[in-house]
Amino acid sequence: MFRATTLTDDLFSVAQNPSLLSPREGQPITPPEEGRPVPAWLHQWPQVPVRSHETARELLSLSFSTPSSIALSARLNPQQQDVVLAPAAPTLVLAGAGSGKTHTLIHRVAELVNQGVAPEQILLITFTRKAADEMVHRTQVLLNQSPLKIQGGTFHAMGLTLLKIYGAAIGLHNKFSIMDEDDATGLIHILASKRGFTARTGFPKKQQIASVFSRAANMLRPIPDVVATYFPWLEEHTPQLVALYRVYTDTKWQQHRLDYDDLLLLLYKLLCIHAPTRLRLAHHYQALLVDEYQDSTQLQAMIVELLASEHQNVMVVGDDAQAIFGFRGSMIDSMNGFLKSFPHAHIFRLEQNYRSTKPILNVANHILEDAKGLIPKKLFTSKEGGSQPELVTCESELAQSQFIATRILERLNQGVSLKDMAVLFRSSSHSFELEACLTKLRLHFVKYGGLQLTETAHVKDVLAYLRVADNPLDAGAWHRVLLLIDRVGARFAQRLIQSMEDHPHPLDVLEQAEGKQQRALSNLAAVIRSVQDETIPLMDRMNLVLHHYEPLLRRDYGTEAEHRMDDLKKLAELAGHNPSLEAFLQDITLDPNQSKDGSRDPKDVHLTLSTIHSAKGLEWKMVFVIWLLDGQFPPVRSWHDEPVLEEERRLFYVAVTRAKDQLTMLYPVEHYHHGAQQVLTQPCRFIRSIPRPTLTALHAAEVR
DNA sequence: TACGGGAATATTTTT
DNA sequence: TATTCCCGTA
Repeated sequence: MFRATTLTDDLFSVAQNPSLLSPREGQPITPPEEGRPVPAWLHQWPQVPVRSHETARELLSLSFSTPSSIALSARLNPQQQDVVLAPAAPTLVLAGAGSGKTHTLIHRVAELVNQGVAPEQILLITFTRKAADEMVHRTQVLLNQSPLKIQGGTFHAMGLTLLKIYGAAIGLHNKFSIMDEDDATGLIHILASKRGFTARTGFPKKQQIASVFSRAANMLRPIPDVVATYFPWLEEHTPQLVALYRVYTDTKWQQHRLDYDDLLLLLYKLLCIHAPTRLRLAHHYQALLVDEYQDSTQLQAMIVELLASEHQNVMVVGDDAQAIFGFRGSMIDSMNGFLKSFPHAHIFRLEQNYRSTKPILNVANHILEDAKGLIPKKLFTSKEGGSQPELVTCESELAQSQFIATRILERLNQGVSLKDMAVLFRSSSHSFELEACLTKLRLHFVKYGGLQLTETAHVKDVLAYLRVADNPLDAGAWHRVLLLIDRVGARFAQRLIQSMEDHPHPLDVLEQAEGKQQRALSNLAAVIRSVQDETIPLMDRMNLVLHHYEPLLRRDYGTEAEHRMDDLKKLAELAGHNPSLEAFLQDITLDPNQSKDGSRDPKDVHLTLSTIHSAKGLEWKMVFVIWLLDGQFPPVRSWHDEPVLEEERRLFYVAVTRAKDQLTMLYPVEHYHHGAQQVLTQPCRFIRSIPRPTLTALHAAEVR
């Protein structure tokens, strides 16, 4: 990610030395004077200042007339080589599943470096931090030099880094905290109920409001527009939603808090309204590469366009058949959108699949046959042989789990490693039963997707202590911390937070409080003060917090407490690896999955359980896809909504194309669906359209 | 004003 | 089926 790696370029020298950014290091931020002014631009969706191709000052003079040994390496097929050697101009790469996309990208980066582009002027944007780390690492290996200063990470991580450095240009404080989903919905809830917008008056619930706001930001469209198009049943509340969004925006600004969307939105606004910064950054990045472009949002696309506005050396890679994040506001048609922004873009295709055997690819191609609105393509493979994909009809969910467990044990005996197997599913809860089963058999697994460790209540509690220490204006974190105290409820907490905001030394407010809670409050203040003390090692500060929190944990969780305490110790260890409190908090909110990366060391061999969304970009020799019961996958609510159903189809396509050698699809034959009030009995409709001889049909009964 | 109990409800996927 | 929300009680 955009960790402060070895950044030598002057542009990033500030990032290396955070103390330059915060002169009052370790000191609490002084709260803003009464009514911190909210700039007018905060409420506007700016237009892109200039069409990028009109302003291109200089096209990079990369000739590639003498391709280096890297590009000529026998490990690239002709199509891949074309991509690697593509001119320094807007480029669209349509890369099918398993077509060696990553392989090609890292060769491209290596080639750019070999042709003389400074690594720190290459920006590589990927969907996850893990992917970025891996690509940077592999490029290093390829070039046989280390460490490389390539800028790589997710859009959000990039937003954070750039806003820390350049945010001042638009009046952003250089110290701010990042809100996760829960913080955001929590704040919305508070603001809404203050105004009397409660669920009882028919007002939407906080999560739905949050998704309206998020869509508006990501699509760069006004609230009324978004409500009318995507939430028509909320139209009667449009004026309130508009007002609420305004307050929400103002409050975040005043509390120095940014939600996930702000990391992108504020960067976008910065690039639009502050020309010197835009020019500086656009000039700095000589080459932009964006992976998984099919899932980018309008907002992200605009950022790319602005960052590429000087050199035009931008390459985006993606597969429209794998666009699965429409629910998050990603563009319906990102790949064609790119061609609209860059009409003269070069287009390349990678259609040879190196991952899957013919029978598996066959199934995948069948799934896409009836797909609507995709750029036509035909994947092919030379990987002959391989066993036929199976469709297993299971008598029950238990039978499904047992079948998988038995199969896994079988393969283990045949010498297949656990790390080469994965079980994929539509929604996180689909794996609960299987998890229980695997635990009984002592089969080690790690689950990706769904609720993360960092999203559990006890971890969030502990993080809240750290967050108030880091940013005493973080009202959300204060709220959480204060409510843990006996005899402190929403009202009292609110009053305390208010007076802290108005006080130059917020912690003094807690110490001066009177009443039955006096002792607890001053204890809290003492803990927070220690956590702010930069001279104490982070690990010790963590333990201080845990010590303070432990009694509360026991109070709230009873017998569960021991188990949860173990989680917290893991968290403390994780924190210990970080250079500063601020860095730790940023990392953990931006990448909640890293708590699992500890178990990613090579010695730890485990089976992977994952939602399909989280499995994007990955591959395994053996893949099981479970709960392929029509109504579960695709879910009932998608049945009568074509665009949504099409996204489900692509999701299934993603699942199937994760498999290298063996694909096993399973479904329990009967299941009562509460929402639809009917018994589901049919396999996933996308399977039903596959011709019979393509699959082997099996039956699984329960074993007692 | 805090807090627990009970009713209502919608139920995914992630940075 | 778990979460969220409302309301009555202390």
